[in-house]
Amino acid sequence: MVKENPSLRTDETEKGGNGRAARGPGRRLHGAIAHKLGTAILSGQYQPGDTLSGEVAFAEELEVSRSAYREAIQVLTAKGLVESRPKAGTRVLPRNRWNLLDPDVLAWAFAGEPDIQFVRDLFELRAIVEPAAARLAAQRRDKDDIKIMKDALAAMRRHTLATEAGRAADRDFHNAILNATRNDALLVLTASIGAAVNWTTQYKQRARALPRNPIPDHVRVYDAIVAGDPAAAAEAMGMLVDLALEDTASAMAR
Amino acid sequence: MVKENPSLRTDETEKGGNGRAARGPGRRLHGAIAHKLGTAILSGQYQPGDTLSGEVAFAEELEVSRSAYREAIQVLTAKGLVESRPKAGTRVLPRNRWNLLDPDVLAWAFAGEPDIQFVRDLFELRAIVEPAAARLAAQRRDKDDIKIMKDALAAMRRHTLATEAGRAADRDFHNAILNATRNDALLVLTASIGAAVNWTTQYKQRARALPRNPIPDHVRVYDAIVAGDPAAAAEAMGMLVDLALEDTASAMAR
DNA sequence: CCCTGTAATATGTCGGAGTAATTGGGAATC
DNA sequence: GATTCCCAATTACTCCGACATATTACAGGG
Repeated sequence: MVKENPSLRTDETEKGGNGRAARGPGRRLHGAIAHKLGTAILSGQYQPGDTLSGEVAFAEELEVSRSAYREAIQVLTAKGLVESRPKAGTRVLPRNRWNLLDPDVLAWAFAGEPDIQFVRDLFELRAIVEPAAARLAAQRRDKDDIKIMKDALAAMRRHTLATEAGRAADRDFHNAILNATRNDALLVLTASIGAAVNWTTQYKQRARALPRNPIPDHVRVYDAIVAGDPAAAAEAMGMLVDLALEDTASAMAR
Repeated sequence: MVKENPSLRTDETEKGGNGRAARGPGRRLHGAIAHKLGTAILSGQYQPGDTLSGEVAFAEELEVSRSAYREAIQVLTAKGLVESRPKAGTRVLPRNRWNLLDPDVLAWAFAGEPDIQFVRDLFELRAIVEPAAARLAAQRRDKDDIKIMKDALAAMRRHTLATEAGRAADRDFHNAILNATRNDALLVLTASIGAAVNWTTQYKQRARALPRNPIPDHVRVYDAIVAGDPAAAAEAMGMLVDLALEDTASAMAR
């Protein structure tokens, strides 16, 4: 007899459904479980130190097999969210053990209402790293980098940040800067943070607050990098991040 | 009949053995497999785009069950190293998909001979982040932070960096600074990088190059933070990182 | 009161069977 | 001859039930 389960199985895919994050066709079952538990932990539904129900019990509760449940737990373990020990059960680790910069963890953190303090921390980190990245880019960029940035800037002018194409162009622009730094660590870090920070743009739009035209700020950064002026590039990028922070801060305050 | 397998099973624990990273008693089997495959990927033994052997074949080759092998693969997938798709097999992802800042990935990267370029990237990132962290710490530290830093500094004076106690004191000092920033993102990031960078101290010692007394640099940072002088703290920390970079660079060049 | 040994329990590991999905090639069509 | 569409083989995904192992907790003795 095959179990018909209600929550996150393939059968009830709800393709167009608004049903939150059930499970798309491409996503694996253990991925869906990991997402479910990850968001539950990040949202504080499970607190550090809490011990989850036993494998068998929890797997039955979710109506999945123990294997699928275990693989999901391995994912969470890999990201430092939980720790499993024989006899002791699976416990949620203290927050300082979490890999907060992991792309998935960031996505889970922003799945619900993100913690204001955490958003502030991320912006602070961004305000530290991105200007430095712009400084390096001004020193190391070549013709190809400049061309990509130029194209992205043109695309940003054509579309607005309210459209997906516009946001893609914005991402391309920043990614081009990161590539120009020739620093993989910087690239990975800022790509994660940038993606997370861009989740907040939806809040900005929800608040119908798109007060500022971002083009001039980006042009200043672009000009400085083209000119090979590290100090000016860092300062221009610093302004850009600061302004973005102000926008989202005022938007989230509502 | 129970299989007697040669590579990473519990039976041949070699407790005192020098046998590299076989498998301690506490480590799980799938953790050992993940470590094995992770280091193999990070060392370039498997190149991006390569597709691993099928589950059954590879699991047999490693002489472990498919469950253990799959859980290990889930860990690698969670860290962005590989991607599994039906029919297509499990492929190594391009390097820009790897979570290079994940603590485990960093550990795997430094398990063998670390890539010089990557070490340079990490130091560059550290040179960006740590001075900024010191600046924030100088603004936000309280009495408790200062006390912890003071104790760590005293411990550093008693021991040298050649001893484990000395390195622990060094870690405590830097962690105290990070805690004083009140920024979790900064804390997680720099803790990972700092740990990885400290792996390089073993290279320094292998090269018998401990040319510099680290105490004065640390004292300068400490004094600036105690005085609440952000600019001085950032500058002193910048010097500290630069000097550390020079040391390891000269050590690794040999 | 502390220490030690033993038993209970939950996680870890195993192997096999069945399902689902993607891909690549072959056939049919334009 | 090139293109499109469909089918089938291959592979990962999921499930299941059993056994092994490690850790905790309790009980007994010192």
